[in-house]
Amino acid sequence: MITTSEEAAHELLEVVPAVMKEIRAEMRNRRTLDLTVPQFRALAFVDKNKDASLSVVANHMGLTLPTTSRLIDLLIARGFLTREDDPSDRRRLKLAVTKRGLTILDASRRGTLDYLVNKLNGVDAEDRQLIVEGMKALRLVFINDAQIKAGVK
Amino acid sequence: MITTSEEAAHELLEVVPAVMKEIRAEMRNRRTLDLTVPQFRALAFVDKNKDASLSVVANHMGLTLPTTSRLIDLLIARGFLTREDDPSDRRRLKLAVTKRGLTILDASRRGTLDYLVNKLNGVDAEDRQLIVEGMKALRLVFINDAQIKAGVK
DNA sequence: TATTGTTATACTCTATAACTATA
DNA sequence: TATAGTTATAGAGTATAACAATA
Repeated sequence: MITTSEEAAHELLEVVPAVMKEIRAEMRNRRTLDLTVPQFRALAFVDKNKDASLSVVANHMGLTLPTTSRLIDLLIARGFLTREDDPSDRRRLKLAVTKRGLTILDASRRGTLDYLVNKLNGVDAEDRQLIVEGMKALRLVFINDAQIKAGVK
Repeated sequence: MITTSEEAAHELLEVVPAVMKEIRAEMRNRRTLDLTVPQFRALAFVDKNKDASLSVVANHMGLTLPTTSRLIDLLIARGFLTREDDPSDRRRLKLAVTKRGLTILDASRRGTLDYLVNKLNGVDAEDRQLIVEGMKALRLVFINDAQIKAGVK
């Protein structure tokens, strides 16, 4: 069986937004501890990249600097991140996740994962396997690529 | 090899948002003809479901009625949809895609597909196959399910 | 001059609450 | 009373343009 790029593109365009919609809704619905998807991604990124600058976060997330600045403002206002000056280059700042930020990041991650795990439990082991393999293949296109671009730039 | 739901959930939570980000950015960047992702989805849905009511669209998209009402307002203001009264129940309305709406829907779909096709051309046929199979497995969880829920309700 | 970041402004997405009209 | 839809209001995500501070 030959799978064309055209067919794969159609599948992506139909399925990915539907899955995303559920992830987003799930995060939004856990009201008190909620993080939006962009907030979650930013927090997770800073957690893995201690002392990241704003530009680095913006670049990773594919957002402009003003958008990222606002996003980070909110996370700081809620006490999930701290912002410090970078002494080596005073134009820059250094972001870090607070203890409270880490707590909510873990809770959010765990809540969303539990939701997905629950849905996936209703699936054949075989289909689950296909999902994981599909995601790994997508990584090569959409995640490694983004990192390479970021690095090159 | 055993794939746990936990592993599959992790993959989804990491990969799906990254792919979605690119689809979203791609649609946003084709400025003049642009449709946002929700606009695109709504237009595509009405295209396939002629005379859909607002509630049906809202239900399909997992949005509230006010949100959907606004979304549809914009599409009507831009001349992509029409809204008519439903004579059989005057609380209801009937939505339809205009010629202009169909044109932009096709252009948007084609533009985004071309972008994805281009990215996917850089992938092994084997990985492409895995992507398609993964998407088909996801459909069972995230798309059929939504339709069943919609139908039952 | 170029880079890092912020502020101002504007539009879309999204929700809840309060409302109107119809069934 | 219940359902379909709109309007009012508010907060988040996103962009571009204009700006300040530093390199």
